[in-house]
Amino acid sequence: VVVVSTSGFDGDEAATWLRLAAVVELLPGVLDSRLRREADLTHFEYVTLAMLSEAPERTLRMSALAAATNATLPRLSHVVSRMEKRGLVQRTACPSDGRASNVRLTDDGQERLIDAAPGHVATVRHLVLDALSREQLAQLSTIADAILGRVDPDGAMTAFCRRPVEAGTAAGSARGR
Amino acid sequence: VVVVSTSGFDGDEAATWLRLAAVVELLPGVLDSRLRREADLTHFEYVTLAMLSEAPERTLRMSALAAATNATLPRLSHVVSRMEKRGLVQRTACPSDGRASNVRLTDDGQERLIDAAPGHVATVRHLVLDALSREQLAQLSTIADAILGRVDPDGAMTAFCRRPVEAGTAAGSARGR
DNA sequence: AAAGATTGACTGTTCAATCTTC
DNA sequence: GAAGATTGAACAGTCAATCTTT
Repeated sequence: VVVVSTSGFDGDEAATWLRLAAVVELLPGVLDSRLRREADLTHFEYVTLAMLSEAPERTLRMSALAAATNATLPRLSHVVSRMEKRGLVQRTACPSDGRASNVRLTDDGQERLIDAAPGHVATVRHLVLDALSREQLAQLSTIADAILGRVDPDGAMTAFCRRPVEAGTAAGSARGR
Repeated sequence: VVVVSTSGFDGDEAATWLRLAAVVELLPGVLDSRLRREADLTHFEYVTLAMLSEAPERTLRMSALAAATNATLPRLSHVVSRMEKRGLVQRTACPSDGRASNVRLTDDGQERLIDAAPGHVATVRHLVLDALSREQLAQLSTIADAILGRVDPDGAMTAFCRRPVEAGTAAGSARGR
């Protein structure tokens, strides 16, 4: 009698989980190493810059940026400190709330992002999007949303990418089985 | 004109990628923290022990174990060193090849795995499997396999969890678009 | 006292260099 | 010289503790 990784799962479940686990294990590494080579940027740093570039005034509060990037505040704070030293972003005090910090994308940061974007988009396209049919893309979208509903039930971090409300009720509508 | 994270993707692609990226970002953290709390084990350590427990003699070569866990050799080597200090595994010289190392799961390691397994299985079930219908599980399996075909085209690391060959040709059969 | 954020210490990963055996 | 593996330094992430403003 062996208690193995795949015990407690029936055959199909085990195979599916093993594959998803492999994707989750390998994808970040590939994304990171390509971006580091081509733009000296972590994938997380790239996403951070990208979120700032979309914001009004290229500026966001730390907590808003953390939510947009699915990160904890301590993690983001460290990353912002490093990027600030490199001149890619800049911290500024929030005028309306003395406790809060704003982060602004600098011109250098914007340039760096613009340089990195085409290669990164191509990578994502090549690794994920082009591998799937249109139908599979739709399936994946629904599936990923369902998993996010479990991993982050309150939408604390994933508000930005979760499925919009389908009918009637306001934000935070009923979810899940 | 803004070059953003979601530029270069059309609407559906962007939403799908954002969600998949969020899953990939958040899932490992949740898995890790639950396992650490309940069994003082990393998710990667758990998988390592689990793979050893399934092997004959509970023993595997470093390179085989690296392939089974989707890890690089340096990473695995560090992890094995730590677990060896804790008495969960043991290194032994490979009799047939002087360059190779074997790793064996100790009785203590087996016990630890048996203690950890039910909780971990429940976590995976709760976060992923139970969130999806039978049909979605099948879809996810196919989708994850397709992505692995791009992320690790040679199957260097994912031989264990890739879809078995469907027809005729030997291992390394045609794959891709 | 709670919200917003930062810091420091610790753990874990990565990368290049190294060592040994084939 | 290539395969198998290990090592050490640099880097990124996590957690608990802290500080300030509300």
